[in-house]
Amino acid sequence: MLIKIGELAKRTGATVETIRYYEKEGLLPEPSRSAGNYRLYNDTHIERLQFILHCRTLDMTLADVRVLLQYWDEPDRDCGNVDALLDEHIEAVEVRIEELMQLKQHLMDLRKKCLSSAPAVSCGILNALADNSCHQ
Amino acid sequence: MLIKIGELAKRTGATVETIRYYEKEGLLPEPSRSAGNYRLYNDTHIERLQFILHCRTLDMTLADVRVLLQYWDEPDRDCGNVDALLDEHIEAVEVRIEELMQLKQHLMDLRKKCLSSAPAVSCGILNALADNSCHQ
DNA sequence: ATGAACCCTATAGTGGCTTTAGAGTCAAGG
DNA sequence: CCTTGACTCTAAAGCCACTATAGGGTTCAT
Repeated sequence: MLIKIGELAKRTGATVETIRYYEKEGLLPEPSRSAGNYRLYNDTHIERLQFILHCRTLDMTLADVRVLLQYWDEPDRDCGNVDALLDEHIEAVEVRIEELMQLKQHLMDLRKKCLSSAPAVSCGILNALADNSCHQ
Repeated sequence: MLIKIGELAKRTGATVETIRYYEKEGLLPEPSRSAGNYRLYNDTHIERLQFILHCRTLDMTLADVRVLLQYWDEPDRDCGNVDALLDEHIEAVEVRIEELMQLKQHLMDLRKKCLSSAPAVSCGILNALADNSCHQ
């Protein structure tokens, strides 16, 4: 059951360009080719691409994915580092959420300073942004 | 009170390279130069850079900052769009927080599947990532 | 034979910097 | 006066993870 790149894209939700990009980056192995030089993918390609995309929906970098794919390729290795990679990633996400929540609060405080249209010179938002005492 | 780029960097927390980048992008006006061709900044540069950096800590894009700087430069304009820009930005931050919280939950669910070292082939994390039924 | 839908490669562009290479400036110490 | 080291300069390339563009080839139905 060999499929062309468009079909692979449709089944996995990736774009054709992204699939070719992953191949160029060595994340996906080069598939066989048809007589007309079209890429022909089999089930292992589909699974591997799905694995990559799943990692990407979890916001992992391609470097992270590369590490995980090593385990995929060498199933006898001890998977201890997989835990560690995930732990680090969870912590990074937590930190980012914390940052964004503070950010949102700052933005909402700022937003309150301008309740109606006014010349920019007297706009509370612009003045607050300019005020270096409230910076940081 | 003219200062060189390194001093400006120290006072604002930006890097020297970022300052030169903002100048190239037209966010900071070209400063005067010393006899030895060093950039010499005055107080208006310091304030303007602080404004930009403050916007950046609020995760605004440079395009957003450019819009806000127009109001800075033309203080007589009605500031109604400043409100709108901020509202949009707050919503974008909210959406991102929501996404990241779901992401964190997914990652924590995944993390639970691997409690101890094991060969990768039987690692619950890797298997879960490979499982397309749990994808999306 | 023609057109539409698909596929190919190679290259450049995105944002917001960061890094590198190679050179010039300036003040202090020997 | 010379050297050293810290600082500065420009121009260009690199980073990430794609996305877009240009210019062409393949396949299949009509």
